Amino acid sequence: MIPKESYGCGNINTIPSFQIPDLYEYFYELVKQIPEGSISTYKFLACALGDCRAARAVGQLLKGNPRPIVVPCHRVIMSDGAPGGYAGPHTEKKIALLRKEGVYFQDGRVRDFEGILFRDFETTYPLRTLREEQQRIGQEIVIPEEQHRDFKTVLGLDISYHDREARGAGVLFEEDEVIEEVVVEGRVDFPYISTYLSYRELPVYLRVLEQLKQKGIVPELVMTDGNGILHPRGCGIGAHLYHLTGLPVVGVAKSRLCGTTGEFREMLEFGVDCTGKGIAAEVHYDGNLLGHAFIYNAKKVKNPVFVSPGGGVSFQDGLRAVAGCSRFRLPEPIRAAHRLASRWE
DNA sequence: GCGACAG
DNA sequence: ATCTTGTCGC
Repeated sequence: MIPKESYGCGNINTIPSFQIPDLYEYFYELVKQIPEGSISTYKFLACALGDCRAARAVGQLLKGNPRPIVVPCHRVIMSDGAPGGYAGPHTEKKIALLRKEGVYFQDGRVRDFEGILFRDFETTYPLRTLREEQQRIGQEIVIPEEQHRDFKTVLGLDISYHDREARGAGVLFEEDEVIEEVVVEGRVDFPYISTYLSYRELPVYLRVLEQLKQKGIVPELVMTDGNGILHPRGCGIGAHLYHLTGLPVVGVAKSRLCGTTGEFREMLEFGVDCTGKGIAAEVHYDGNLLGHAFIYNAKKVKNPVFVSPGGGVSFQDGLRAVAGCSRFRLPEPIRAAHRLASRWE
């Protein structure tokens, strides 16, 4: 792993986890291994990627197959033998293609399912490798005790997409003023897979930070659109970013990835001095406090955001920073980054 | 009926 | 995230 002091200085391809081959292409090569006359399932492909729970992501990847037939996505069916979808409503087309290959359906299920099921994928299980890396990083992160720290400059990060084309944005706030904006564009080589978000978006974020560094700017606090340590392996995108850069990071997610939320209380009762700014509830996972569900204005807003430190900042200081720069449901730096990233031309 | 998983 | 009509609620 690159040293913390040199964030953004090196080629991201020198980071071990980013040497993983283009996962889109890797996946399509897996699909090409299914021989004519055989079928496989979304779940077996997910297992071949290295995470059996990523079956949904497999469905999304097949949906985006750029080379139908060449990449025989029609040979991928559901675990119960049902055909599953094909190019939208064209399940009939899928059935016809399979019939031509000698695969037949009976009562809506593939006949001799077990007999023609292909499961011997040649694979290195890339997601397993990444999961192990996340586990390692998550274990290393220690969240400091409250320091009553105020952050003069806060950087909001976000990305928008057109398929694999990404537009990443960083907006730096000082007090309530925008003092710097950075945009980077590029192509991502990792799909969205829940719990692996950082492998898709971190390369873009690192380029934003590098741009800022070249301008002599180092933010005091970074806010990511996604969790900090509130993650099954303690390694959400904010935590991973902290690990790579050493910058204080607080993660803000719009929906719950994991954990259970307790009772909402006035923030003052948490010892977080944000009277009138909102309410919060602890989020626990595996018996550990990993973050807070936070509602900025309970009168107006119903859904909480999920705030968790990535590292370099305490739970309370991170929460207070988010509350302090919130005017609507999401903190202003993230809203601004979201708007900037969405401005394609 | 289970599980329901950031962007 | 992105694609998007009609619907719900302050």
